[in-house]
Amino acid sequence: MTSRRDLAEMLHPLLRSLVAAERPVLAAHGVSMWGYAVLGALDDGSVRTQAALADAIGADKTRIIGTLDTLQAAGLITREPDPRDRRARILAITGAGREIRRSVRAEIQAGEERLLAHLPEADRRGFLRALHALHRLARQPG
Amino acid sequence: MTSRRDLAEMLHPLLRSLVAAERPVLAAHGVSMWGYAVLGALDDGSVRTQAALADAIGADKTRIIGTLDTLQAAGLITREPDPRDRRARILAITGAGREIRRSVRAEIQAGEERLLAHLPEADRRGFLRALHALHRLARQPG
DNA sequence: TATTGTTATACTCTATAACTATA
DNA sequence: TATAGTTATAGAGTATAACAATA
Repeated sequence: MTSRRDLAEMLHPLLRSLVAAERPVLAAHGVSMWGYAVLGALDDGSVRTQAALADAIGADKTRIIGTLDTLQAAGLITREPDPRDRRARILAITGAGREIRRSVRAEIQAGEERLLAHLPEADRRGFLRALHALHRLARQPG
Repeated sequence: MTSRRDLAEMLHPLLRSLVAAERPVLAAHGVSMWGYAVLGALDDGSVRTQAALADAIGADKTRIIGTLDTLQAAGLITREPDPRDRRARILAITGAGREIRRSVRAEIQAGEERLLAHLPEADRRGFLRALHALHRLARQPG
């Protein structure tokens, strides 16, 4: 019988504080939270269509449209019709988009490292390993 | 230069999946998520007034009122005027409230343990230790 | 004048359904 | 008929401001 706090009870304020720390960084580079998520998925990944992108970042397909409009207008992504299926649109990150993504990411992770520096090295490593594993598990159905 | 994912990027879907797992448990016992948080704070803690309660669970004072109404109507908490300061109301959990809180908590943590069982023992322990520490840090101003 | 609890209002986010153009 | 993207609408959740009672 454990007498610890519930995981969600601890994760919720932690996530809130991380998001609050990200906000000024994102604002300084002129991208929204979802915009940053989109740039990350396009920079890292094999995602090419909007439906696949929405699924990759855990968003509804209807919700990312405004974000894509903004990113495209700012020249951070391209969105071209797929010649092989003219219903679909092929997304790609531009050089400028990649640049912004890398700057934002570096600043965000630098802030995270300052937070993680409070932990003993062993716990810090275990935490990151466990988090990667749980993240993979949580994204599976079931 | 780390090449890991952002913390928030991993924490967000994990929290979502934990919350989704809690939902049917809470529904089966007839309490809302915020109701469960309130019962937890009152059962554990030294919180007595509504303002202190709101602060303890990270909610706005205007947001918990409907929750308190529901809990009181269900006989899970009491809410009496403070004779020493008639503006304030003294909150307390009832026996029935404590009973429900313990059942829900046991079920939620049992589900969490099933998830954590996927991790190597050392990472699991480091994860929980780190999470407790980060939770405390995140609740501090700064 | 400040504070506790309350109510009312507005704003943001998200989910759902319906539409278009292609297939 | 089914699918990719889009638009419109409604709902939930949240924040802000204003209020009554008490200090």
